[in-house]
Amino acid sequence: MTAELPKRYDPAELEQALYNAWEEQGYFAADPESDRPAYTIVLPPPNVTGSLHVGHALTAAVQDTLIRFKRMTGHEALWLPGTDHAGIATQMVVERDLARRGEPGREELGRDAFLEKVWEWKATNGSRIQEQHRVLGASLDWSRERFTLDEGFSTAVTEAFVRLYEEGLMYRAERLINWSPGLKTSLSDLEVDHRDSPGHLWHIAYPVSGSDERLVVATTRPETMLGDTAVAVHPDDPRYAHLVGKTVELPLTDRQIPIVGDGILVDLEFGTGAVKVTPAHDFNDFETGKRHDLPIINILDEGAHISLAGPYFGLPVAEARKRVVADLEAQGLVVKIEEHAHSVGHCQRSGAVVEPRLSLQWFVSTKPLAERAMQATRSGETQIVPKRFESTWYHWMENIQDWCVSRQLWWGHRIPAWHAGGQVFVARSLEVAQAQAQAAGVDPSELVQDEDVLDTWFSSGLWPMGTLGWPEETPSLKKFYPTQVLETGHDILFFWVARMMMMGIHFTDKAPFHTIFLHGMVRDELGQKMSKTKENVIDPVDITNEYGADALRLGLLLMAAPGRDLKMSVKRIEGYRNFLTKVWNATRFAQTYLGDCQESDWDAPAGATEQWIRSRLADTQHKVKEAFDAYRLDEAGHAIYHFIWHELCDWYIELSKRPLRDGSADESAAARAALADALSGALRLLHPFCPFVTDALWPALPAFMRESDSLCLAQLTFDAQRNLDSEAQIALAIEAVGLLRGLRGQMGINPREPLSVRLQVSDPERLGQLDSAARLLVDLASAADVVTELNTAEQPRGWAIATGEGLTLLANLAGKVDIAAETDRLTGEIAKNDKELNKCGGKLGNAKFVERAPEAVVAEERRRLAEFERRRDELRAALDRLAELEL
RNA sequence: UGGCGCGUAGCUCAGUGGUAGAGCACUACGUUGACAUCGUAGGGGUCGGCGGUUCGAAACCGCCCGCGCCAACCA
Repeated sequence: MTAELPKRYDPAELEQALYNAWEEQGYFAADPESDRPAYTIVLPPPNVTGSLHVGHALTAAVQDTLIRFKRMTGHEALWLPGTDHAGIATQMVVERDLARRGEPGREELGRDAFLEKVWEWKATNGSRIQEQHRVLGASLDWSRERFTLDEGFSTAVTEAFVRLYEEGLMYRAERLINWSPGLKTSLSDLEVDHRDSPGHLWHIAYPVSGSDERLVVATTRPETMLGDTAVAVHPDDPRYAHLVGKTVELPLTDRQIPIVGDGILVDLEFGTGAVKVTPAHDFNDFETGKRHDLPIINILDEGAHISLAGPYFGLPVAEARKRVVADLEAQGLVVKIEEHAHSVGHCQRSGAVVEPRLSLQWFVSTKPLAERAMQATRSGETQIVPKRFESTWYHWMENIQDWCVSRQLWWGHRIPAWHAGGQVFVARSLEVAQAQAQAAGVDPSELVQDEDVLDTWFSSGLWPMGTLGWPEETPSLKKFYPTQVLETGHDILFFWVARMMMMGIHFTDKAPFHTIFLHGMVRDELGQKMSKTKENVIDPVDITNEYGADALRLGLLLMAAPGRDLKMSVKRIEGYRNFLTKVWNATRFAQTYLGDCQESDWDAPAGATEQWIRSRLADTQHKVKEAFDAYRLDEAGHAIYHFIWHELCDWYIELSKRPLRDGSADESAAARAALADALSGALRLLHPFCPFVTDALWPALPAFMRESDSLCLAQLTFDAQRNLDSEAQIALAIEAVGLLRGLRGQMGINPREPLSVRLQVSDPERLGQLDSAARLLVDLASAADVVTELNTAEQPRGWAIATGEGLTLLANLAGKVDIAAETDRLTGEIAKNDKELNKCGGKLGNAKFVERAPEAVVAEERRRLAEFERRRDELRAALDRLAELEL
């Protein structure tokens, strides 16, 4: 027993110190030599530039709760932390930082000096989010913390690249890719956000060569006409059949371009049925160009300015568009301008409009990888929770395109390819590349390493295996891979989860996790996405300062149904802080009695209430176990919340007060033992959700009940049995208390005023169960004396009546009854009862119901009917007596 | 355009075939023994609409309405 708890629950007071102690004691270090089954989760590595937002907080809360639960149930639990170098994001942050401080920019510094700046930036700013995870109580094994650019992990990245290359799954090709003119780098399809935006459909007349005819094309991007190399019409279109094979004069240029028939590109219904073809600046046109062997004319530079010599040279796209349209109008070639909403790709990071651009990039052949990822989910090697995400999973995997992995950035894993003499040498090191060059007859001294770096998601795709030691067959990799659960927001299912699945299976022949567990997006109180510009960002750090990390965790966990978005409610967090105050105070109450607690107390015979609270705990434990197995942490948390507040605090603690204070030696001993058991069970169950407050309260339990110094390492078990007899008995007692309290409330009788009570049941077998009820009525509802009897007894006059399930309660209100008010009350009760009775009678009056419904359902309905009839009769009789009283 | 999700008390949401629930908010009452960050009691719902399946539907099916998300190559 430690010192008395402070009167007030103050999370700030205890959280920081507890975390430091946990970390110092090494509670969270996972041992690869352990005999216990492994349970591994890798924390989705936050960006090194990141600071904790409420989405991270949810991620951390969910994963920590899973990990702590497993740690307490006999597993070697490993939760592995780390950070992601986040190529584009970090490079942007550092560039902005340099600009703000007036230092030389990236270009001026050059590659090596700039990278040095980034590393410096990381050294000073890169550990904030780790500290914030500590604040949340995350039981991460910090001794294993990794960074995607650290040496070991980089080895894994290189290894993966080289192997893919050797297997023919990594190749270099000139293709049309998504290009961010803002960042001047390629992007993967996923990094492009398509936004619907209002635009126009310009109808432009192209004069047919050697004729007066004009072919009108419709386009949303008139400026790209400068790069047109054909006009396509549908081969079956009678309007244009005679034109196929002819040419048009491309306005504003001196070029003539062919009219081709193309049934794939052209939709007869849309626009004019004639499409200008710009292979260099549109994915569909590019494919069309290949089909018809059209030249490709690139009209844009890497910053999306017109690169074509002539009057438009150097203009940004938007400006060029205006000028081109104006010039076409001047020539009378603009036939029509329609409003037209369409979807425009934007760079996820810079916001710039993405331009398709022809360039030489590295690609991963994803189809074979995706095939195996799908096999894993089909076979059940990996399950997706919630299941409904499977359909989007398969849809995406089935339609996957090759993945452009090279980026024209500096911060990242440089591509392990060296160029010389027009040849490429892909190798694990420069030395090996030199040897390859030598063998190929190329002078090794001329080798120049590829300038590009890899997509950040390429490296994070290796995260579970790479952090555990791959490609080395380390003890950790053997013990902790594959991992059990990959938990993250559903927004990065494809960015990250899909890539880990593809790479993990490809390189290890094992799916990297057994369960993909997806949570939703955290929104603001109005359900809007949080964003800095909207100024609706709720900072989890503010919330932990105000209410404590435990309340934040509990709130997030209970608000989050799997896969569903959740609205952040500070009000609810406050409610959970209040709950934790309740837990705190309940423990303070217990502490005053548990000081005298001894192991021999467990020898005292337990009464019905003691058996009841243990049974309710057992039931709660089973519910929690079941909910965890189904990844319903919200349900598990609600069950615990309900048990602690509405069973332990509302009832058992109230019930235990008399025996604890005034009971016989046996009674008080039994009450202490049950209180200790209930509290111990409650704290253990709650610990995965709220580790701080529970561990702070842990010492309030008798030392012999604590198998470890900290709850972090304590055991959670689920083998306790329920005791249904005691549950039935106490349920009856609770109902009786409710009836008496209800009577007092409805009749305006002071809760403390002693009343004589008669408690009646219709079933003789239940008469024996009324002892607890009698005691509870005295202890909790100020009954002066209680008579228990069968309700066949003559009913006294001047007593108020209340009916419950198989139960009738009479309270002596002689002289205190307002007859008119009581008449109203009884009439109301009768009406309410009649409503149910009629519903019930209606069902039983339906021959088909009696005939076809399961026997048990019919029997239950019959029992209810009898019960409602009994109540009706008793209430009516009471009303009659009242009328007599009035006379 | 397609796919998915949602629509249940004033608010936020649980509830997958058998008596409509929780938290918050609201109303009334209650502070000398764990707790006012509290307690006791209470009011409040044609479960979006229509149709179907069923003895029985908030739940299952179909259609419709409204909202949201994701994927999209109609220039």
